[in-house]
Amino acid sequence: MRQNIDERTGSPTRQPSFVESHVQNLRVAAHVTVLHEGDPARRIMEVVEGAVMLTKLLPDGRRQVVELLGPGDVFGLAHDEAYACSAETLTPATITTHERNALERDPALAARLLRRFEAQLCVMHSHALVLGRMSALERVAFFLLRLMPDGMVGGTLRLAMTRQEIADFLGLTLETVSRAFSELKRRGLVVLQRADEVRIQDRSSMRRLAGAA
Amino acid sequence: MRQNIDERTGSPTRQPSFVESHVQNLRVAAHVTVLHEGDPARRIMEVVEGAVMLTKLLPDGRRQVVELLGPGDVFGLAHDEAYACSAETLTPATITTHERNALERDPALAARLLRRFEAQLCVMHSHALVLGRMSALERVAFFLLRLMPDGMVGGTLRLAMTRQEIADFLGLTLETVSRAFSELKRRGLVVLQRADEVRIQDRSSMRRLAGAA
DNA sequence: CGTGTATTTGAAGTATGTCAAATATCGTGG
DNA sequence: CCACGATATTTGACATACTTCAAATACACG
Repeated sequence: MRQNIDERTGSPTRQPSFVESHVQNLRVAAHVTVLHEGDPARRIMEVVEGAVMLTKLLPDGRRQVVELLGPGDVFGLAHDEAYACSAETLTPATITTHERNALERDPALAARLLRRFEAQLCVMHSHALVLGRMSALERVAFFLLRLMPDGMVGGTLRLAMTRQEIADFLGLTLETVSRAFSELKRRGLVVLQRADEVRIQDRSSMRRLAGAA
Repeated sequence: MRQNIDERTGSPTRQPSFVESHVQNLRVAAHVTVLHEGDPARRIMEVVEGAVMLTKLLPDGRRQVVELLGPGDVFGLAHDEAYACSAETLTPATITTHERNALERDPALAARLLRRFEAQLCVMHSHALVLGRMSALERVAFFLLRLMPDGMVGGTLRLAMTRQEIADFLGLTLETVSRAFSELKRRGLVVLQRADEVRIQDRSSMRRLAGAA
């Protein structure tokens, strides 16, 4: 069952030792909404471990997963004092949170966030290219390569996302994502042990499809 | 005619006084490519005046305009030591450039960039929602509202972009963009004196279309 | 082992893309 | 200042990739 989390207390997870500090660590289960688009932006957060997705909604309920985050990535960004996105864990996760004004007081934190923002901005630029100009098959190929760094060649990737979540990330429907997986299987580019266990079989063809990744 | 610019000398524009400094100001004409995706990322840049677009290309030539920049915005970001995007002026522009290592030496610069990166990251999140989940008509409405801040109500907006550039920004074709403009005219939401002069007639309907902007 | 959820697959509809032609606009030189 | 050629925009007709709706299968959990 999906659940929310109270930002101040961190319930229902175990609490770290120094509750009233401006640094706070959270241990969160999978499928927990850590913060909500539109809420007053009190804190800025870093993923220490696990995976988090940022989502935005349109008034009629259409959803976009705007960013996928892993260890080191930063979220809880504000536009007009309010969180610009909701954040939900995909896996159990450890998260560090800081008061927003800690940015002025802590130069090491500021420097780290600066580097990370640059990296995340570059990823968003790539994602704009994916969303604006790639076909469904290309998008799914790009998505799988992005989740499967060059290091883990031959390994099997465990997807922590449903077809619906992948679709919302890639700007498609869940049916189109499913068909794209089937097409990649048919062409021999990937093998699926189960719906959420992918192995990339032909990396160079995947690369070509994804237009360099 | 579109032209390139040599990053080091700033030709063919007038040169500022302190050429070998790590800060350098450039005056650039419209339609000049200030830097190229893939080139070694030596400098980081701020728009002082004018408008700049960042673009990415796929191997087969498909293009995405990933970001539109105005005064204060930062570009020249690096992924693996190389520029992640090309940057081209839309209007005559003034640009300040810094050596990349100035980030460590100049805390004021770092603090400014941090704030700006946060803002630009939020804009990219919105843009992902636009590209992933909005219809053509909604995208164009969103685009026009974004260019027409609430302040200048009733004013006429001079578009500095062709239909092709708008299409590449919104993930559409130029024909679809043109049809969307025509549809907005037909519905009485906008008035076009000329193809590149837009006045928003019915702001609330535009807002509704764009799903709050 | 059964029940509910996620995924796959099929058939049909639609928004947007593609190709093509007409019209409008801009810049240039006579 | 006007006329011309070049470029940008609009509009139309048709094609198609993706969506929508629906049903069958696979999978996970109690």
